[in-house]
Amino acid sequence: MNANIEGIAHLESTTDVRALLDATALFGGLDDAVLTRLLPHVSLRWLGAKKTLYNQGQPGSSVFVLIEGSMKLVRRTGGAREHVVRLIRPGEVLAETVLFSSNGYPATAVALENSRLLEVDARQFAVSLRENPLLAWNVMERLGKRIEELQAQTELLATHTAEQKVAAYLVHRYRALSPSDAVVTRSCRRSDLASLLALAPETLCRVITEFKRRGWIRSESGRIVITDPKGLSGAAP
Amino acid sequence: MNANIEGIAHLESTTDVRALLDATALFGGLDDAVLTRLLPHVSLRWLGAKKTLYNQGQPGSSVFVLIEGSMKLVRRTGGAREHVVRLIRPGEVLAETVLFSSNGYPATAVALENSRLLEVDARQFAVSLRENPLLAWNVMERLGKRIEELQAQTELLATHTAEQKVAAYLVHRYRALSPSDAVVTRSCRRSDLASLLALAPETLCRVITEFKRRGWIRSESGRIVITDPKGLSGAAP
DNA sequence: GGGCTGCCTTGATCCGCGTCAATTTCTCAG
DNA sequence: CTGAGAAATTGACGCGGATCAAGGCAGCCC
Repeated sequence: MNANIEGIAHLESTTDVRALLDATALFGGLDDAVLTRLLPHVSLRWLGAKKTLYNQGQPGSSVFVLIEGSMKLVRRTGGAREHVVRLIRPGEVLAETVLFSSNGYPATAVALENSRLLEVDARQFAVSLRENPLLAWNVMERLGKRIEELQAQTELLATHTAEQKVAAYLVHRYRALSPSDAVVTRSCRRSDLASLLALAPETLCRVITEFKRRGWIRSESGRIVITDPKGLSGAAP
Repeated sequence: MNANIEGIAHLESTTDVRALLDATALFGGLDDAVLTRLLPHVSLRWLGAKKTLYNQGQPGSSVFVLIEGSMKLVRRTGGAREHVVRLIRPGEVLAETVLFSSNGYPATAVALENSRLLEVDARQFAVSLRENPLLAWNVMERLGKRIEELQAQTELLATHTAEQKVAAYLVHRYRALSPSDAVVTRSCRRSDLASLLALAPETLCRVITEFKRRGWIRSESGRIVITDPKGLSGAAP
């Protein structure tokens, strides 16, 4: 099946890549000239589930935009223990910091399901950045958002009780993902979510069970469905 | 005494402000023309200890650079509890995100001691940013560094044992501040540091006592002096 | 100088959550 | 469909740190 996926990649034409680029928040609305210069240094990649895109510490030569699928960023800290630092959904940018840092990729990126992403050459990106103020502005906005996300994450971890952490996370997801209806799902392994919240998988499981008992959420084919956002908000700090 | 400080402010001349600007990482090395255009929108402010610079949620119209002194950023989360999210030392930038976000200041800024800072009008800053690629590049580098700091903070909070948190924090400070000699100090209230590390003040106190017993650190007029970085590193994760 | 008010420190107690272990459910290859 | 390995769940237990409470120490105003 991965062979199939690899095969499809060759069918993607340059115009498709251009359209995909233009549809991202980062590269949308740019002059045609800028896009045209950047295009030869952008490629579309398929990545099978559980495959690693890049490893922590590798010299980083590309920035990525996730088009489809989902990924996780894992950090191996000093000890043996490894830690999920971020879950990534379509439209989000990976490895932005490679543009400025010389320490290589700050984390390892692993696909949670079959995914499609744009790979942009970092060197050429940096050149375009210096030449095009609008692109630079887009990048700065992106970095600003990233900072806000990290601050939210920081607060989440500082929250001490497990129930508050989980409730806050679910509410956050709920607000971010579904202005449409009252359903929010999650597509990652439970233990990954536990790691992101700095909880033992068993503790996360117990909290989820308790929330189900209270009628705030329910399970649906491995995903979590939020049925009572108000109740959850009440448990968040 | 605050009256005195206010008085001094009036003595600062425009040339001083220009020199201070040029000495910062953010505005250093820019064309004279850019600096000249920005200068009318930059002012030097004194802030007495314990005074609030701005409040969380206020519509943010300025970005600041701390020249002298130290400050803390405090966040009032949903409940009554408030949380120190960042300690700021000279040279660092405050409220960068105001440039991009319309949510106002993300936290409240309070001076820990008498401080001096540059106040830059956000609107004019944004204009200069669009016109000057080098300045934009400086800002992006700054934001990239900020992201790395936040990731480090995230990892710190995910670390579970109190000893590891404190050791990791001290080692981090040690590496960042003193390539010169084996002494690192801290100028904030104990309870502020405890809040930053998401610990109860009592727990922080006990850990510090234990570290002193092991000969890794010692107290000196309310500050902490690191005497054995190797030992501390061993306790960090 | 004396009382006062914060803050740091130390001690005692309790509970949430991490750990270990056993069972069930899910996933996927053959 | 079936079996094997991984992940999710559930239970029992112990420890680390939050909490409550009391005592020491400095700065500050009268």
